[in-house]
Amino acid sequence: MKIYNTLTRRKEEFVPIDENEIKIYVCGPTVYNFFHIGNARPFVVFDTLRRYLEYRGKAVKFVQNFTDVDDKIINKAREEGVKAGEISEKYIEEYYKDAKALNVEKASVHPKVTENMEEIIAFVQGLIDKGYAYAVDGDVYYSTRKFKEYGKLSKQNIEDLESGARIEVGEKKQDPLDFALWKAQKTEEELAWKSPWGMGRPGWHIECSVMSTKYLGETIDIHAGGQDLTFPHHENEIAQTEAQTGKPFANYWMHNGYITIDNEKMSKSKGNFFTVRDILNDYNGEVMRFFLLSGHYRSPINFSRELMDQAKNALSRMQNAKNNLKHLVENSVGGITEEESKSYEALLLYREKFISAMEDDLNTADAISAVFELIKDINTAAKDSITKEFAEKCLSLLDELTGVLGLLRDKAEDESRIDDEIQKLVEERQAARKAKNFARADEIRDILKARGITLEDTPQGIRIVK
RNA sequence: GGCGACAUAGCCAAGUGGUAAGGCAGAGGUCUGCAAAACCUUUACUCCCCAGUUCAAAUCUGGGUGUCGCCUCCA
Repeated sequence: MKIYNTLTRRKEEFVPIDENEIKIYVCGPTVYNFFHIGNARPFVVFDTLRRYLEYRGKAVKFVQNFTDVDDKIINKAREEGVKAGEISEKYIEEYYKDAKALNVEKASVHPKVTENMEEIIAFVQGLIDKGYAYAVDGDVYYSTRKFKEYGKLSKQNIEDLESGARIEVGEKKQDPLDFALWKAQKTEEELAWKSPWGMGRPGWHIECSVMSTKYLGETIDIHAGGQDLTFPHHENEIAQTEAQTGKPFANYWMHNGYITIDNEKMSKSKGNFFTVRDILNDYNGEVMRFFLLSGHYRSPINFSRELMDQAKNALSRMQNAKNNLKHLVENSVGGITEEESKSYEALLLYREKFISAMEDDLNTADAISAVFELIKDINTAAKDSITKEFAEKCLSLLDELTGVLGLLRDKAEDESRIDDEIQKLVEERQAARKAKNFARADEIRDILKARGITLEDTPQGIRIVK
C-alpha cells in the first residue's frame, strides 16, 4: 500500500515495522463537547484505514486518546458548576454514541490523560534530565532550539517560526519558541496533580508523546490526525519523543484535509461548526460517513445540506442494491449456472479495482466508484431471474467491499422485523390488487409509507423496505 | 513575511504523459394497474488563463489569476 507521508511530502510504499501488528496512533478529541464534523473526518478516515488493513489480513493496534485535562474542560465545568471530571466523563460517553452512529469502531485502547499522569511526569522529568527541558516556578518548558531537527515535519525554518512566536503574559519561557510541558496550578479550584515541580497539569503536546510510546512503543508505524495538528502539535510531539528515545517517533505521518462550511474554515472561534449530533437529527450516520469518504481524505471538503442530500441519494442507490439482492436471496432457488459463474468472474474485477484504489493512499473516492460499477453490473444481471446461489455470491461480494468502507451495515433485528399488523395489510393489499381494486391497494401503500415502510412490487414478489 | 493545498460538466468527484471513471441532479425511453426500484439513451470537442517541453499534456516546466489552510486553542 502507498501512503502519503507528510514527513517526506510524497507517497511512499508502506512498510510496517512488524508485519504482524501495525501500530497506529490517532489524536483523539478533547472531551468538553459533542464532537463536530471536523473531528469526525479523521475518526472516519483512519477507521477506514484500519478496516482496510484488517481486510488485507493485518493485525492493527489502534490507539486513540481522550484529552480529558484541558482549559476548555475546566472552563465548561466552571460554567456548569460541576467538576471537570463530570464533563469529561459525560462527553466520552457521548463520543462513543456518535462514533457508533458513524460506524467508527472502538480503538484497541482509548487512553485518557488522567490515567497516565505518572508516565507523563516521568517523561517530563526525563526531558529535564537530558537537558531538553527546564523548570521555572512550577512550569516546565521544552527548549525547542535544543532539538536540531525541529521543523522537519512542518518544513518550517526555525528562524521563520521565531518571528511568529511570542511569549504570553505570565509565561516564563527562555525563548519564544519554547512550549509548555507542565503548567503550574494557578488557582485552588484548577485540576492539578502533584509533581516534582509542584502542583500542576500537563501541557497538551506531551500527552500524545506519552500515550503513544506507552501503548505502542518508541517507534510506531503511523501517526495521524487533522492537517492543522501538523504544526505545532505533531512537530512538538516529535521533538519531545525523539529527544527522549533517540529513535524516530513515527515512520509515517498522515494528515486529513479540512472540512469547510460555505468555503470557510469551520472553527470554534467563528462559531460556524456543527456537531455530529446536530447532523444526526437530519441524516443517519452512514450518510455522514459516505459523505466523508466520497472525496480523497487529503482534499478539503465543503459541507452543505445540498451535498449531504447528494450523499444521501447516492448511498440509497447502494442500499437499494443490497436490499434487492437480499430479496433475491430469499426468493430465488437453485445453484449457480455456468453462465452466472462467468458473470461472477467478471464482477470480481471490481474487487481488484477497489483494492488498487485503496492501495493508492486510501483513495476511497475511487474505491466507491468501483462499488458503483459493481452495483450496476449486479443490477443488470439481476434484471433476469437469477439463482439463489448467484444472488448470495453477489450479496457477499457487495457486503465485503462496503464493509471495508464501513457502509451498509445490517440493521438490528428488532428494527427490521415486520409485525403481524403490517403483514396483514400487505396481504390485504395483495388481495385488493388481484381483485383490481387499485384504489384500496394504493391506500394501503400510502398508510404504510406514512409509517416509514415502502412496498415495491417485483417479479419475485413484494419487497418491504423500511 | 515563511510553509502548504487546491482549481475537471448544473453540483460532488476520480484520473499525474496516450486522447475525460463514478455519483447526484435534469431530459427522453423500457418495465409496471399506477408507483418504486432497476435498465437503456442523453448531459465536458475538453480539464482556471498564458507560454513552453513532447509525436502526444487535464497530467510535466515556467509565468499569471483565483480560492483555501497552517505559522495562535482548534481535526
